[in-house]
Amino acid sequence: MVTRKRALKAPPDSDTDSRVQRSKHTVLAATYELLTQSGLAGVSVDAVSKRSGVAKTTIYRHWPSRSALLLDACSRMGSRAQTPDTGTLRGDLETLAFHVAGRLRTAPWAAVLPSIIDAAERDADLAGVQARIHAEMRYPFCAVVERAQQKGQARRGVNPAEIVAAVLGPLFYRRWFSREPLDDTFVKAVVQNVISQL
Amino acid sequence: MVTRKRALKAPPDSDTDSRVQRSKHTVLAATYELLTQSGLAGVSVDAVSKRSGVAKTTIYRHWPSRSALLLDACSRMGSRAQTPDTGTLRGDLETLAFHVAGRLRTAPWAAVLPSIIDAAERDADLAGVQARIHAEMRYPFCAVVERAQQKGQARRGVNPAEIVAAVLGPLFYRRWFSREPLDDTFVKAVVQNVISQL
Amino acid sequence: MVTRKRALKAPPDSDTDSRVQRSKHTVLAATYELLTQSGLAGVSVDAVSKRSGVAKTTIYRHWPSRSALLLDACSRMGSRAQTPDTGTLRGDLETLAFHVAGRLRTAPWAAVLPSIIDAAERDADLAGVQARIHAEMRYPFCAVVERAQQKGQARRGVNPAEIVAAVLGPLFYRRWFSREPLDDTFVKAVVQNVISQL
Amino acid sequence: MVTRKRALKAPPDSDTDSRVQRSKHTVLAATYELLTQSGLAGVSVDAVSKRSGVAKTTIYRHWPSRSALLLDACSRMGSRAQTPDTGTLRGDLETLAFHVAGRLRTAPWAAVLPSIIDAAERDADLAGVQARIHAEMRYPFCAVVERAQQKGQARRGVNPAEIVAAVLGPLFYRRWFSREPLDDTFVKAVVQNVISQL
DNA sequence: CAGTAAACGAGACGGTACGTCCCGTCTTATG
DNA sequence: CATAAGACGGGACGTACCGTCTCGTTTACTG
Repeated sequence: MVTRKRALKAPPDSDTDSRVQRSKHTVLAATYELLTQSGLAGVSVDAVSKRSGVAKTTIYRHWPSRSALLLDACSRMGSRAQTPDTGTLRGDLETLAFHVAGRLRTAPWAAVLPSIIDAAERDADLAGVQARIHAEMRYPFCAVVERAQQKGQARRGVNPAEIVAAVLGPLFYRRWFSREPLDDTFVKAVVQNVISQL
Repeated sequence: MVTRKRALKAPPDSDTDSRVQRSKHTVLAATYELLTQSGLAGVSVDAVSKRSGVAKTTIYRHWPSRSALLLDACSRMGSRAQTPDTGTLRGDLETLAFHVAGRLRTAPWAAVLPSIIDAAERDADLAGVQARIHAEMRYPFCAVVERAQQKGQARRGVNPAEIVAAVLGPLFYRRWFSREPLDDTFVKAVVQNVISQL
Repeated sequence: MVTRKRALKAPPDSDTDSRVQRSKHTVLAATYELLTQSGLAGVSVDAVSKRSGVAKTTIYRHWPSRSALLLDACSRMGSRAQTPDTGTLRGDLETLAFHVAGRLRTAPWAAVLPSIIDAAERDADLAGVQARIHAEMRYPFCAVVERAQQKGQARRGVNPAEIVAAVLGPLFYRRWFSREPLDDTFVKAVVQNVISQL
Repeated sequence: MVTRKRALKAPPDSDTDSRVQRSKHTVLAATYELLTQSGLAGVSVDAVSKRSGVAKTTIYRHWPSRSALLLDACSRMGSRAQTPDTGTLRGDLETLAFHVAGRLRTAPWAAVLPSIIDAAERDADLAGVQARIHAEMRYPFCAVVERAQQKGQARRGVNPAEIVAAVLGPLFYRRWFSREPLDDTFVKAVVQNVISQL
């Protein structure tokens, strides 16, 4: 009856334990796999356990809930593109746009982002994740635009955010809404269109 | 006693039966409600039954599975905007863009479409539904652009589909990706930008 | 909305209508069949309807509920044995006992009575039916015993009801509890045993 | 990670698991309760689950079907009376007969046995259960009769099974068929009658 | 280098939903 | 207006997962 509380004295989580590290890594890998194959909905602790071979108990020992695991795995989906410097704004934007288009054409990202966006409508935590992913993706675009503005290659009055919208918007639209192929011609046309306003 | 087989004028499946119509309508309404509140994942047959007051049996009498019900309910989410005629292409596009922005600002649509887009990545049927919704939404945009091209108010060489992408893309991006407010200023700027290329 | 109450003017039930008579008869026959094949539990209005070809609506028109139909059908299961007069009490009892044993060996009765007895434990109406069936069955036994007592062929002090118990009890026991064959030797032994006490 | 197959002392099927034992016991108790209150027909897995507080899933984990659960619960209804030894056959028989009469007067047994007997007419498994219950009940009767025969207190020629029929038959008849009270006088009279033939 | 604390695997449990079957009632339409 | 056809609400069935929790075993750090 005496429900002795875990007398875990000092180390809050023993990250040094090799077993722990192995478990965590295996689980996250399996989660990521599932995520890219079946979207958020396909990630259940059961499924992760089965695929990874790690017992459900162990998973719950390291993440307090399914959401937490999801969060952790999603965090590994950010963009982290380098800010390019080709000399011209058009060149920089095209480089970035091609990069994004490339990711949109391959599985993991394009299949999972809608899941996350959907969930973000109803779940605050995932909305946070989505915001982070979006911020990472947007950052280099803003950077090149602002640099161009400072160098006088673009008008000052334009809000960089709108530029980003004008580039990413049509790309996303093409991938997820109209579902037409995201070919290079289209990407170039989008960039060209944006440049023409600056 | 003699069980004569129906050889009557009335169709064998009784879509005319008022009870059937009532049931179907009630169920679809409840499904739609749930859909807009909790997304695709929140629609379970049990929940629909509870909310609508229609017995689960009856639901399965009219739809063979949860998916079928979902399909049917999603099908009722199309746009059906009228093609406007303000005299200028800018006026027409603004009218349409405001219309879309309006829907994006209110619950049902904006909350559910990501669900559908996500599912469409993995489910052929829902991909079809999504295609239909998209086509309905896109149609008036293409119509006004083509009319303007015929009247010489816009260059002929431009593919209307790209115009649509340039209008809808940023709107969607703003609503679902950057999650910034979709104010009128933004909408007007988007349209202005598009016009400037024609 | 105006739920006009049935304006059934005069004849409480139109037994003269040939359709009604035909329906009632067909339904009761089918009910009896089901009863003897599957016991009380096997008699559902659905099943009766299917087997008889008479629509459920019609059945409910003539019997207010499943129980009522059951009651009616069970009523047709009474014994109605004639009171024999062989000259000796032993002869009379043997005649009656053989008669009962005969019924116990054939399907309808033996298969259904346990159903009724079971239901009688929990349902007052069926308890009534069971009482009637039992009374009909017991009556000739009591009659021959009392006649013998009046003629001085049997002691006066014995309660006829106990005689009946001593005859019917072992027969029923044999059929339903020990499930050994109810052969003539056994029946005779039972009667012989009873006689020896008088 | 390495899923080494159990090669341990502990039995693979965990009947020793305290949770399993608890669940099984709770479920069987609830089943028994329902059985005695509403008969076989009143025992639904849903009802058992509700009353016991054990999840339906868990019930199906331990019994493959409703029937199996029923079987198991019925099996716990046997008699297991001790074989008495009062010195005289009459004393022994009276002891046993009073014991049976006592059970017949109280709820569980008397309410359920007809259910079982009825089902036994159509279901082989339940017929087996019924046979076992009957055998247990009959055994001590046969034992005392045979002992008396060996000690010369009763004629050798009589088949003990017929003695049992002559005792149990009237008792059962009285309880279930004539539904008259099973008072001590009646029980004594039945035994007296049987004794007089030996 | 042994002992102990923890990490772990296995799986029992409560729960929700699924899709099916059948029943008793009620509605509609046909003759 | 008796009837046939069948829609409807309801309840139970048996299954599939899921997230939580309780075991007993094994493994790695520490005294």
